[in-house]
Amino acid sequence: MRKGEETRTRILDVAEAAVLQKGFGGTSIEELIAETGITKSGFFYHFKDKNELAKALLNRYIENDERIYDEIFSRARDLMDDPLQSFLLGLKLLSELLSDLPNGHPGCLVATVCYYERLFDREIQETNRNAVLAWRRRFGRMLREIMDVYPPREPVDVDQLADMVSSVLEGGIVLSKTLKEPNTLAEQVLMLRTFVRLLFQPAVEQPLAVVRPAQAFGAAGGGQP
Amino acid sequence: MRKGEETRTRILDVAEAAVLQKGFGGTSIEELIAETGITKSGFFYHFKDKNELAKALLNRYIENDERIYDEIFSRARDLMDDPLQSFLLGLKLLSELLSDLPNGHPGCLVATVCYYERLFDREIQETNRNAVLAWRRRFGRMLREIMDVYPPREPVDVDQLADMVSSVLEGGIVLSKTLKEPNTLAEQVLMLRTFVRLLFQPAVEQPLAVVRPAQAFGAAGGGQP
DNA sequence: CCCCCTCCTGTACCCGCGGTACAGTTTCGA
DNA sequence: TCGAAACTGTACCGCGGGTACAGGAGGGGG
Repeated sequence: MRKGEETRTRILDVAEAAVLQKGFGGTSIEELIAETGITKSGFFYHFKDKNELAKALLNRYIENDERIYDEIFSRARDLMDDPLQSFLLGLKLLSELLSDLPNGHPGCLVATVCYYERLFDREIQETNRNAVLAWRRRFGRMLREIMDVYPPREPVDVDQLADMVSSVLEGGIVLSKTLKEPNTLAEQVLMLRTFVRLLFQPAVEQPLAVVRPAQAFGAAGGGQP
Repeated sequence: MRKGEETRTRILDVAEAAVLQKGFGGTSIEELIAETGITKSGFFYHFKDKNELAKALLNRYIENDERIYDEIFSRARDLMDDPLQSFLLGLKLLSELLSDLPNGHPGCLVATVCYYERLFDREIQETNRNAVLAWRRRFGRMLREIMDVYPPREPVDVDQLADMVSSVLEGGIVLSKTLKEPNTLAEQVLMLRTFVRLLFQPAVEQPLAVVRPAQAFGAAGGGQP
């Protein structure tokens, strides 16, 4: 039971690395079993076909992805009470995490699936779609909290702004990989951070450190419930 | 001579559509010859192997891509003299072009190659890299012109900002395809446009249409509002 | 008019890979 | 010690990428 899970994980590890470098169509089962040190029969014991492997691979990737965002943004939330500052810190932490990856970001499975769509069944395409929608909800939730406090300088649709986070991440990965410049991705996240700051930070030159105490003071003096 | 070019083009057309939907590894030569109505030998007369097909496909795609950007931004340049307004108009035109695509953007070959890298030779990877660098130079050139006139509200690296355009496009394509929401890509371009406007437009609340006459009036009359 | 070059078609073949089928073996916990 | 889980081994199928030629249509130039 435990042993089976371990082998399965090892196959998924090898497969994930291969698929991110060569796509699903470019990754052969034979090379996976060679690298895992398993036999073909052993492989098909765990996954009945390539589609099932893709399914497991994608689900695991998405779960892990969600876990990472949960960690980063909840840590940012702990450190900063203000929703805007917390989000900005989260983006900072994310960019640091990305620039710490030794060989750059290995690639996003969601994008890989997206560029291979026609050869997967509807279930995988739905899973992929839901992953992107989950990103939209996640970042949208945080952005709505921000907008409750800070009116944006320009009118923006919150879902579109949330999608911008995903766009910059996906696009940044493509750029980083293509250019072979691992840092480009982290820089793009920081550029997005600049956008968010610009969009929500009050028009005064100095950041919140100056503005907020005034607001808080005013509220306290004015008599809140 | 003419006939050969025509067949070659037909193969490339079929191949491009297939590759954008299924990746290189997922596209078989057999399906290409079936759809073009050519024989296997005929195919290999034009392209000695799949790598050569990819090379031709990528080069053609990049050329076409460059042509489109040339057209859009030179038209925007003709209509607007101010570099910022011209760039903003260019992004508007681009987003309109993208939202007019009947079935949404079919996908970017640069991204496809990026997610298939390991199975191509160094030449293709270099071609791909150069395409992204060309985008950086193109948008960088326009952004530099803007920065000569308008100081950005936040300090930004011009190359990173130029890359942001590519990021949002590449990421927007992935989102649009995955979500099966053709409009998402166009919206992302407009969101980027908001960022650029916010970053460079003078701190006054009203946009140029209102601000400019007032400035002109003030300069002529010698008095301040 | 014929020759040659371009642009193919047809045939035959090799091998790697996805996938199936199924029999047999190890390992390990209940 | 029994049985299920987790494999191995072997044999086989058909498709797809790719090679190797041989040959044919069609047109333009000498």
